[in-house]
Amino acid sequence: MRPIPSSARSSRKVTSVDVARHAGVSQSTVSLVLSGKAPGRVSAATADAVRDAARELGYRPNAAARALRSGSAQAVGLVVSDVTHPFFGPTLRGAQRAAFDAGHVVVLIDDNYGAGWGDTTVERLREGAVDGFVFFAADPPASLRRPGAPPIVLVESERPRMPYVRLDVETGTELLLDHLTELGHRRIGYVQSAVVGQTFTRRHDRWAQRLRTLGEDPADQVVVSSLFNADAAIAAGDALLDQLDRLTAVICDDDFLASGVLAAAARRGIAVPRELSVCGFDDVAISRLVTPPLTTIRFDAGDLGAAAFELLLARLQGRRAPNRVMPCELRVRESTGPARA
Amino acid sequence: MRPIPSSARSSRKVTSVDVARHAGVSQSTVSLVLSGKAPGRVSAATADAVRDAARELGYRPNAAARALRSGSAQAVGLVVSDVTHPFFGPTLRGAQRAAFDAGHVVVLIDDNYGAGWGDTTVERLREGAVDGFVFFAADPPASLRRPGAPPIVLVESERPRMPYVRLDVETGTELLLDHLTELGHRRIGYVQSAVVGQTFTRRHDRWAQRLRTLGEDPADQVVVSSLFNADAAIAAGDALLDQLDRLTAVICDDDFLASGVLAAAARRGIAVPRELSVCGFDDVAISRLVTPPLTTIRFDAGDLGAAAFELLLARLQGRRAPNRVMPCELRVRESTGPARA
DNA sequence: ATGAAAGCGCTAACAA
DNA sequence: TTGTTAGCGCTTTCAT
Repeated sequence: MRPIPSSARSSRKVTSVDVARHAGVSQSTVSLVLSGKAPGRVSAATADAVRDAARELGYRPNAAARALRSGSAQAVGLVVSDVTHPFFGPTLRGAQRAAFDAGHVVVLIDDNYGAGWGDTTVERLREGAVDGFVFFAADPPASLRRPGAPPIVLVESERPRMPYVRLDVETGTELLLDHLTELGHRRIGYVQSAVVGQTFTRRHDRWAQRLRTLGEDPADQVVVSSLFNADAAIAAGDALLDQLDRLTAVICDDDFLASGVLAAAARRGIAVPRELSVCGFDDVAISRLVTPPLTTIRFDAGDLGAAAFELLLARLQGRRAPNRVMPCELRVRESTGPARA
Repeated sequence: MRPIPSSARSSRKVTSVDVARHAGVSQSTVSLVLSGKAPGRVSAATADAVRDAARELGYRPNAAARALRSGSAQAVGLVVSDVTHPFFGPTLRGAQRAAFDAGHVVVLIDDNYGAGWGDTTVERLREGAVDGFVFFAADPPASLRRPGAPPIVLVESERPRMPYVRLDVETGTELLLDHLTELGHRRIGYVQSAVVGQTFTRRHDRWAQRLRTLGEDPADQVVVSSLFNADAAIAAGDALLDQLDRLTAVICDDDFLASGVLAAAARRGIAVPRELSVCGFDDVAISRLVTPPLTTIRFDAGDLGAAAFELLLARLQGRRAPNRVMPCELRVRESTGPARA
């Protein structure tokens, strides 16, 4: 082990050439060792010497150079419409764990419901910085839907010929409806997401279909819609409660929206579930913090995120993997009860 | 305008060489034009020709090559301990807007309260993919605190010799305490964040100091702490309410924590604010969704995020810019009222 | 006003 | 098992 030249300790950038010189080997050997391709090609002793030299010099590979040369950044982008949507945290963590296991890093891009800088960021990242994208309840920009674009996978949305992972929201909706009808509800309102999305359409369709089998006309039910912010959610709740005589229960596209109904009901002194049963969807943290705690649909968000990454990884490797539909289950809490007479 | 060679329309990667050839100019001219350094150096006609060629061929610059050559990726990383913390959305948007105005993109890194893959991601991004970082209520890894590390700025935390942007939480805490004392409260409990952080310490110190001026011993007050998840927040609320006879009001490090107190109170049938006044902090969306809506402290999160980016940009440009302390204001809602007798 | 040429730091054929 | 060499696509002197 040679002494460390003082220059190496300075702030000058340490390159693989420096490591090679310090270890007394060639640059390609350094590359082989540090990118884990050494076994069977480089002797153990040499490999150790290289690693030691790298550590001593504080060498860190330059990601840009590596990406440029190898054509892969070992990084993926996760695009979401709103990072703060609570639905999203556990899912992200699942994707991160899976990515990490595969030696990739994941960066997040918030596109603010399509109103933000998501597209620009995606454009700038797609060449060089990131190998592929997963779009989480967000729409891929047109430029990524053309041939030659990097691989992408969709979560909770679908497009022809694009790989996706989604929740079995049809079953989720059925579960909620089973639960409500067992409690005697037949006139069931709906609080819809004003943000359009396949997942919401599926739920709504299933709700409509089910009401028909109950002999109710979906068109006669109270339906309101709301964006995902507190004011809108409460206003939607108010609009719904204005017609309380026309329903005994309501299902909502999301726990956040359901919380808006709860807030509006509390302000009017309407008792939940005695006068109205309220269902959410997603089982996010807030669903246990509101009063009463929400009956909702839960699923394994970590699995969802991991599955999305697996699918993307398959594409990156030129493999083909089947789309996934993840299961949901019912979580009964105190926001639902027998239909009022 | 020459016809587009069919090969250019194929999925083969289009490089600046292709653009140069197509426009009949040299590669350096293309570079000059497309990176906005043309004025005064390239004739307008040539510049237009280059831009046309680029558009026709669907050229997109390779970020890795650019970063490698120029040493700058025009990208910054925003590291947060929990992307889904609602506090965080508007702040991020502010940072994004400022970054975008300066021609930078921002990628998010979730480090899951230090338990995740944040450090690895930061390590991998720092060379090549990203020029600098802002750490949002997250601790920078040791490797970034050494000379030669990329510039970083801290939000809502501080370290010696590191630029920061923070909220004036001292004033925020005072405002809350003013409000409560005017309502006749003197025994004021505290729900602390179990996640340590300078910002929380400051608030707690101010609370303790203020109680002393009221002639109360802070050590005699009910203090509980909680992580930022629903179960913990409700459990903390329960622990607090077990000692309801020892307080008439409580201030919480965060709206989420305050919501936990509300949820616990609702389960026990304790009326807020009649039997207990509850204050939050941050004025996130949830504060209006819970019952009753929370009295809390609000601030301009967009400004906070923008200020953080500005500071980072200054560092990237070798400028020095002053740290910032952003103002807070009181938001009175229905969770606070006169102290019970 | 434009072009030629060098080279950022790395990986991967290909040689030895 | 290891070294030599040739670029990846771009920006940037330096000539012209």
